[in-house]
This record gives sequence, structure tokens and C-alpha cells, in this order.
Amino acid sequence: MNQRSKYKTKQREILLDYLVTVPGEHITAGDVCEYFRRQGAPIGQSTIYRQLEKLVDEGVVNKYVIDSHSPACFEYIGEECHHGHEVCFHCKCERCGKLIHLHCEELEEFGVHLCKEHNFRMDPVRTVIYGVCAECADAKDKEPE
Amino acid sequence: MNQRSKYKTKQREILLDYLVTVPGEHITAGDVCEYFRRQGAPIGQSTIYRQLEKLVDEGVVNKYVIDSHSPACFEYIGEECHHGHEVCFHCKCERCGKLIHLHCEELEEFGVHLCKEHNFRMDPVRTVIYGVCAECADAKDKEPE
DNA sequence: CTAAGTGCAAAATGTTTGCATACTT
DNA sequence: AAGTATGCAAACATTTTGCACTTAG
Repeated sequence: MNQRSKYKTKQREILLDYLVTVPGEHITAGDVCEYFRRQGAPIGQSTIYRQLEKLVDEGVVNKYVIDSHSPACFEYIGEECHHGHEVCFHCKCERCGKLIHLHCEELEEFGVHLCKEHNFRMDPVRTVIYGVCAECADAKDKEPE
Repeated sequence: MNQRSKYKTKQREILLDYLVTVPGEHITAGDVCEYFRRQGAPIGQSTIYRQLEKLVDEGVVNKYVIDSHSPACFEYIGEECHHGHEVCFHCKCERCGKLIHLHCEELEEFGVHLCKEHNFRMDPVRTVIYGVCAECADAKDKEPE
């Protein structure tokens, strides 16, 4: 299950170079495929899936599952997710799909609580908090059934 | 997107009757299909998917997406998820796949915090906290790379 | 030279859909 | 009678896999 990369291949380099340019954005494997196809330098989709999986295992990239059967989203973890010692948490709006990055001490405390009281080591990187963002909540209030 | 049931059909009844017997367990659409097939009273899979979706929209059943391309899990929300006014949160072990139900005030507080400070309305029903459970954490400590 | 990675096309998988039929109200 | 729900099979979309070939160390 833990697949890390051992060789430094051209495809991996190119893929990473691209990902680095879009930190914090979340893109699907299909997006990545298409991007390189358009560049005139396509990478096989199996390679993309396989490298992406490795990058996830290496902690360089995060993977988010929004819904079964929508494609999974990947996100390069740039500096913006590492302010000081803080971890970056992610909230995903169920309505508009927006991904919100959160640096929140309370959340970190909650992680500690989970570990101490419930013996569960939360993985902030893989955990996505679903809910409704401010804008969508407003919109919904206005538009009734 | 919001599909609620208007007629009370036999299939819906049977399905609900079954779900009620396994509150807190999480089962896939495929599991449900097979269950009824074995009972000698199969229900069409489209019906199962469609009814399950309705039950989710009605708030009777929760749906969890663990991983894209693993089947989605459904869970009847019985009393055990409604101790008093508490909500039930779910933690999923990344290693063994175990689903842990948590009744935790701190988590509720965290939801409130999220809403007040960050304007994000967490949906406890759809949010799954990923991490590593106690047993798997122990196991990993012993078995090095 | 060996282990690892690539790419293609094919398979696998979970979910959705079209449509004719049957059931609820 | 009108509006919904059902069930089948076919369609879909994403992800995975088998395999022959290439590349990195």
C-alpha cells in the first residue's frame, strides 16, 4: 500500500514541476493528463495515477475524495500549508465545491484531544471537513424549497 | 439533487426494515443487493441506489465516501448516534479500515468554533476523520520499514 | 545488469440512465 | 388517471492491471 518512488524519472520531474506551480489548487488525474496532452508532451495516464499515488504516500501531495464516482482531487502542498508549525486543515463546501485552507489552533487541539482521549491519531492531511461555506449558506437561506 | 420519496413502496419498506436492523454498521449498496438476493427476494440494484439516495436526502441514512472507487458506505442512523443531543462523529482507520463512532463534546465544540470563527458549517454526517487507530499505531511501532 | 517506471489497451468497478412496465395515491 | 417507482440491461466514468518495452541506478 505504501508506494514510494525510488527512481527519479523524467515524467515524475515534469509532473512535480507542474504541480508546484499550482499549490493549494486541487486538480484531478484527468486534468493533469489533459494538461500535458495540450503541452504536446503527453504522459500516460497510468503513469499519472501511479506517480500521484506515490506523491501522496510521500506526503508531497494530498488526495481528496469528494464523492464516490467523481474523480479524486489532488493538491500539491506548498508553503502556504506550513505556516510555522501549524498544520493546514481543509474544509470542502458540499455545494460549490470550494476548498478552504484553514490554519486553526483549535483544530490542532482537537487533534491532540482525539489522540489522548480517544486513542486515535488523526491525519490532518487526509481528513477533509465537509460542510457549507458562508456564501452557499447565505444563498440557501434565500432560495427555499 | 434533493430527491425525497413520495410513495411508500414495498421495496422501500423492505429496505428500511433491513437497515433498521443494522444501525451504526456501514454497508455498501452491493451488500444490500446481495442481502436481498440471498433472501430470495431480490431488489433491483437501481432501486437500491435510488432509494438509498433518497434516504440520505431525508436524513435517515448517512453516506460515507471512503475512497474514490471503493464503494460508498451507507449507515442507518439509529439511536446510538443520537445520545441525548450529541451528534455522532466518525473516524476511519487508514490502515485497517475500521470505522469508529465517536460521541465527543469537544468535537461538537469544534463544529461551533468552525461556524462562529470561520463561517463554515461543518456537516458531521458527511465528515470522516481519517487517521490511525490505537491497535494499528501499536502494530506499526513494532514493525519498522 | 537489475529493479523500477512507462504506456498502451483492456479490464474492472461502482454508479447512473433510458425505457417499458407496474404500483401508489 | 397521473405521477412515481421499479427493474433490466446498457452506458458511463474513473481507476487499475497485464505486459512488453524503456530507463535509472
